[in-house]
Amino acid sequence: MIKNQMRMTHQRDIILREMRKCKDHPTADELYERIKKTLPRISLATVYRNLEILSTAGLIKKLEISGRRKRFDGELRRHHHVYCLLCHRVDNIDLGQEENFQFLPAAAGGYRITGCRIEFFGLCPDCQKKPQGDKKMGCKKCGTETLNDQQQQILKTLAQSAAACGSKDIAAAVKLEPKQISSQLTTLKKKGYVASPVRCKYEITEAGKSAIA
Amino acid sequence: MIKNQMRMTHQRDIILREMRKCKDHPTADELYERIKKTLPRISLATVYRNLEILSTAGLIKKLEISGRRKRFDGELRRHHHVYCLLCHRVDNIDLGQEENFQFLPAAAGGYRITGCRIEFFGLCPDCQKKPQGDKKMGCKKCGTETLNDQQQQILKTLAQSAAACGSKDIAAAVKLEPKQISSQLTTLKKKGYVASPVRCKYEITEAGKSAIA
DNA sequence: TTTGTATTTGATAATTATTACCATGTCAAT
DNA sequence: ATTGACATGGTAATAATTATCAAATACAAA
Ligand SMILES: [Mn+2]
Ligand SMILES: [Mn+2]
Ligand SMILES: [Zn+2]
Ligand SMILES: [Zn+2]
Repeated sequence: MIKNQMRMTHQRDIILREMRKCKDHPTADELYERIKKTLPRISLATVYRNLEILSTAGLIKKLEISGRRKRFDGELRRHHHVYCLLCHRVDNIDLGQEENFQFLPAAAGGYRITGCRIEFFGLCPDCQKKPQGDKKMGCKKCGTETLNDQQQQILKTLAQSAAACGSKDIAAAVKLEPKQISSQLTTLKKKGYVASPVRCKYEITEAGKSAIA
Repeated sequence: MIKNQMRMTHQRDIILREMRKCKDHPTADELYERIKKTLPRISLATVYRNLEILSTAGLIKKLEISGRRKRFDGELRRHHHVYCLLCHRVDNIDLGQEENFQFLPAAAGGYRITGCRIEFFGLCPDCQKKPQGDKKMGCKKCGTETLNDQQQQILKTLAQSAAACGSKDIAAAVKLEPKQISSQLTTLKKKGYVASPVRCKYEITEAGKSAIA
């Protein structure tokens, strides 16, 4: 007879309390690890089930952001989030005066809109310290070519100089063989990143500046 | 010697063209199905790999929203999205004058923020038509108790009446046995959703109104 | 043009995250 | 006490993505 009625079981109660207590945004299995300290025999499936049920009931919030794993939030007050592109950590964010700003899109394309979420992303304090694997790739044919280390060094040196430089000026700043430098300058000139206003003098072009931006 | 340089292979080129051409936001395997028409021998892994590489290179965008599957976007122009909570379809959305509004959070909590995303969610036109499974749950102990169908029907009837109603008035609007009605009214009164200003006359309370809201 | 090699591919295995299943257990209302 | 909806733990299954690897390819340099 009774339908869609939730019972407050011991497990569910502990899960809800834990969610209300914690100030972060745990995934199902992160929460499972915490709950096990109180209920060592609880099943991971129970945690998954209850996080789903509690969020359907509106007692917690589900954050479907930042990639693969769902995260949950015990804080019901309207607020938004930042997350880290590297470690996927999620933090609350304060939007200041915009806090209560409600977007109403001009054209909703027939959707019945029930909510809006504002998300920031970037690097968290910890991940900023990590050595950057510099994963950025480029491609000649797409006009997004990446430059090798030597080329980058040379371009950066030229970018810092107001006047056009000779090979010696560059050699003073970059630890490279003179031959390497002139060879790379030729390449860079061909690519349009460097111009030679006078013979043996080189300066960076606008294209060059954006290539190292 | 060369490092982090992307090659424009035939497969990658076709994938990029397809992404630029299509106006929706395909997942890896949705795109795989489309690409197979051009390259029947391509591997799903190649599609996954290239979507990742192309988005790292900034030639397409990765949408990490709305649950499990990643979606990709060939449109690089700054814009935002709506998605359907039911079928997870994603559409572009026009923010009107807010289009170029850049949020700068007051406190970024030490994050180096590289972007902001504004997402709307709700029900797409198709899913609005689907019969609603009414999955909402409640719980007595949390003050979010759900009501059964009969109780909801009765409450809704009362909500539409200006004056207090008798069983007959309710029976006229709701197809239920008179006994059922009075039984449910008693239950609803006990729960505080219905009041009886005069004997055999019932009206909805404020609590009752919010219970069916 | 030829060559050396970093990069990419297809095929497939492995991993990760989540959901489904099921026998058993609990609770509240008759 | 009986009934039936709701839950649980344990585990299998599914879905989505990533890793591995031998063979093929693209492309900078010679
Ligand atoms: Mn939060
Ligand atoms: Mn889009
Ligand atoms: Zn991080
Ligand atoms: Zn839909």
